[in-house]
Amino acid sequence: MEDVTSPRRVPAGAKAEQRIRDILRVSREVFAELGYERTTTTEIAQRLGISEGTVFTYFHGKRELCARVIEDWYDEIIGTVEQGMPHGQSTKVQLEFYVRTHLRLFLIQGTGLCALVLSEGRAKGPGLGDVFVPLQRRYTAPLMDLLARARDNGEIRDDLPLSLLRSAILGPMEHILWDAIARQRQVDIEKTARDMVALLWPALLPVDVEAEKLRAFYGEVGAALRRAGNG
Amino acid sequence: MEDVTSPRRVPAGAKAEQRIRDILRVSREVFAELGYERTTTTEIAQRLGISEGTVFTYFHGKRELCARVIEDWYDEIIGTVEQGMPHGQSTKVQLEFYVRTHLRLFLIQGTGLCALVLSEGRAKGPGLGDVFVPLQRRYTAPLMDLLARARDNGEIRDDLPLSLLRSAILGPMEHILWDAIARQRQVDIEKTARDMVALLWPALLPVDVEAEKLRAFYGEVGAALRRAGNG
Amino acid sequence: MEDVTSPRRVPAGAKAEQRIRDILRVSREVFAELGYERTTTTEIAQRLGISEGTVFTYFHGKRELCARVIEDWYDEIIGTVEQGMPHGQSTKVQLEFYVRTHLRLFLIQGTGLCALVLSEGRAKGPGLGDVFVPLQRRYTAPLMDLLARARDNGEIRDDLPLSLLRSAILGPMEHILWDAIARQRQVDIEKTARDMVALLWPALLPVDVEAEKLRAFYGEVGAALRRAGNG
Amino acid sequence: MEDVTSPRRVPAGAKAEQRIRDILRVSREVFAELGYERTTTTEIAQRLGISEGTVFTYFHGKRELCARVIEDWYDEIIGTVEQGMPHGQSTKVQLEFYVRTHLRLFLIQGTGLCALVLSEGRAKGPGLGDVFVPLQRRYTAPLMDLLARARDNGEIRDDLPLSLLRSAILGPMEHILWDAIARQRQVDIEKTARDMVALLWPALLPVDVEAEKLRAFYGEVGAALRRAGNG
DNA sequence: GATGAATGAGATTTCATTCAT
DNA sequence: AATGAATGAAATCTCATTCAT
Repeated sequence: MEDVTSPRRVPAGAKAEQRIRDILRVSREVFAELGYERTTTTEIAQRLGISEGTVFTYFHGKRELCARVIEDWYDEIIGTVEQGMPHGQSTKVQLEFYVRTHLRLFLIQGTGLCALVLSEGRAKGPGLGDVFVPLQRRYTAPLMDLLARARDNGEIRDDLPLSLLRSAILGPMEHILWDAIARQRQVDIEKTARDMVALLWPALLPVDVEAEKLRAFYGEVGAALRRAGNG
Repeated sequence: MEDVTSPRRVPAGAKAEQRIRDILRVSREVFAELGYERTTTTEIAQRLGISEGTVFTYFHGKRELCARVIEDWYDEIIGTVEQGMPHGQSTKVQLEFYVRTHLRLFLIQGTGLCALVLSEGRAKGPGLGDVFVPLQRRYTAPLMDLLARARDNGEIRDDLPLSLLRSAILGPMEHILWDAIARQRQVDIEKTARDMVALLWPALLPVDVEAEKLRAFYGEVGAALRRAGNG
Repeated sequence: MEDVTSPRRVPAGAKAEQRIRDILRVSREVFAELGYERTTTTEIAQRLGISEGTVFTYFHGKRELCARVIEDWYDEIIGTVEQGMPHGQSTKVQLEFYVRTHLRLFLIQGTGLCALVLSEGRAKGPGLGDVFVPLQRRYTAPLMDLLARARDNGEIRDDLPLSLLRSAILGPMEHILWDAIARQRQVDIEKTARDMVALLWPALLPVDVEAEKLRAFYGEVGAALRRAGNG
Repeated sequence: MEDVTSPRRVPAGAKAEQRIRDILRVSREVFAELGYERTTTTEIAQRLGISEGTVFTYFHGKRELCARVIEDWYDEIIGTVEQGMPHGQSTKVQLEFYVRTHLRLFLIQGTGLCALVLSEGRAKGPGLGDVFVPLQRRYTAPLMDLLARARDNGEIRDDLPLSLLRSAILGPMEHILWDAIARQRQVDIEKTARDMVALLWPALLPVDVEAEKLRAFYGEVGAALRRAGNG
């Protein structure tokens, strides 16, 4: 969509790299706080104590800067998950690790950046959308791998598409975080991670068809009786 | 301190109401597509084939217009759910109705408006935030009621906070929709709703502790054997 | 400057005249309160309980309306002064009448309209300026006549231009009123009129040259002695 | 509630100060010519040959700019008067200096700015009003001091409030200037200043009661005889 | 390489005026 | 004759981006 090759020469060298890191760090803060449109290059430069022009010496513009901020953030998450994942342990433990790690990473600047991705990713026109799709894929890859292996092993159900299972794990996480931010409440990450896996684990297990039918029958009967009792 | 002059009155009457509906319809489209900041009153007016001034004849400003768009959207969802909910039937059927209805309503312009709510609700400053909190509450009320009744009846588990169960239902829905938009794929609403409830239902059921332990034991043993086999 | 002949047919008849009077009355209020630019046709129409369009049925536009408001106001003042002036009595009494009447008329809506005249009269371009010069002349005519007669009679000094005497009478009045408004204080019109004439009367009298010289000599001597005493 | 982002800083330095002076100089011209509302930032920028944005680089908005223009103007007047006042000389000479200086300063752009102060100072709403009151006080202070000292010395009358004397001096000046502008005539400042003091000086002197009565008696008799002669 | 003042495109908003009903 | 919705011109103000120093 956009001209990616730059007519501008970006400085190189150790000092330049430090500059870039600084700009990215502060930009992430500001974008997370204010969103894309409300963020101004002035604000970023002021927080860094540098001039506005300098930002444009290292980045082609606000959009590119924002794209880099999001890429770096994804890279961090992906790196942390890939590196720490306890591959030797049980699927449930790995899942708990995944959930806990995500909750932790998101809670710092996550919702701000998450909202950023949501609103900017959607934008029509020459936007950031193109940047996100591959990132999204890489970002969910560890979870998809984990689920795929577990399904192949028969540990979890195979009667539903994996993408649905993935949504059933990532969705609640985002929802909880969003809720926490909206209500401005603290979240006990350890407990929430444990609870969430406790909740979802039964959903992931293979369906024991006969047991399920029996259970459903009992459930229906019980409910019918109660309704009859109430009526 | 205050303005001494009265503001111009907003037209009333059948034709005016039609106008308002038109403006709201188109504004919803544009806000959903572009988000709050990128939406311009110029764009809205152009799509309607009217002049910019006319928009301001009916709404006091962009913020008010956006607030109305979101309120109306919530009202639609809430109304549809409250009206159609099959109260007489089983919890699972009611849940399926809830999920199906939401997927359907969201899919039209949902994610755009959802992202709008997410990014604008978070915004610092005198914003739309105040509009959202009560709407969010009304919006989740039917689901919370359903879950609360089911828990009191012993139909679903009571070892976890209801808010977690709620997140486990709403979260995946949003995630699925978001994914569908990002990948620009069609969603089979009926099937997805059925699948999602099939997936989540076991998660909601009361934990049959002994059975659970046994199942866990079998699971662990099986996994260990498989790992031994693979290694 | 402007096209005075109207392409629009202004309604005639008793009812129409009442309309015009109503519009002028309310417009005067609003212009006096808010000044020309801050006054809106909407506000005028709303205070009258009529539609905006109706104002334009009777007046070509805001400028014409404002010009008429000012003309009418001047006419009132001029009429009141001309009618009530006690021609038979002494110059001093006539002057007191003039001052008292002006203070009274100005205090009601005067400063507002006065500021209006000041700021709009000055405006370059096709403005109201042309309307004001003849009005200003008519407005000061009674005072100029009074002063001219008194000068011819030898009652007041003839060593200074009449225009200066006129300024010495009208100027303080406006200043007092302006001050009263700025500080939001009540003005005792009777007392202020008496005081002002008491103050200015000696200034208007013919200079008794010898007495004046003597008085100046005494004054200088006294001041010199006092300065010497203070030093 | 508040804005989270810092505003852009206003440039400082020698060149910036020159810019500010230029903008203020031209703004003073335009505000004086057109008044507050009719003045546009576009016009100011065009006369300076700079872009509109630049004006806003140095001033936060039109209101602030206008406030600065008026403050500076007052400061100039006050400074010139305070600095040049011949304190050692007689009250009459000091008064002449005061009048002459004011006429000179006002004649340049005075009436325009005066009308500006008059119409904007009156304005309801969060306006410039607050800026004016202290300025007005400082502006009249030298005159009030002069009058107070002279009254304490017995040089001028003490039977009327000082504020009335002040109005009797400032009022005519403004009136003369206003008249001069309206008729677009030149004013001989030296002569006008001398004439005005010559006119007003008798008004300020203490009333010699007996002489006054006698003079009044003669005046009345003379007038009566003349009227009789004319009739 | 850093600066930061200048720019200019564009956004929201107001309101006198018109004209079909 | 009255209405009042629609208009569109204009005004203030913001900010990403450039470029001379």
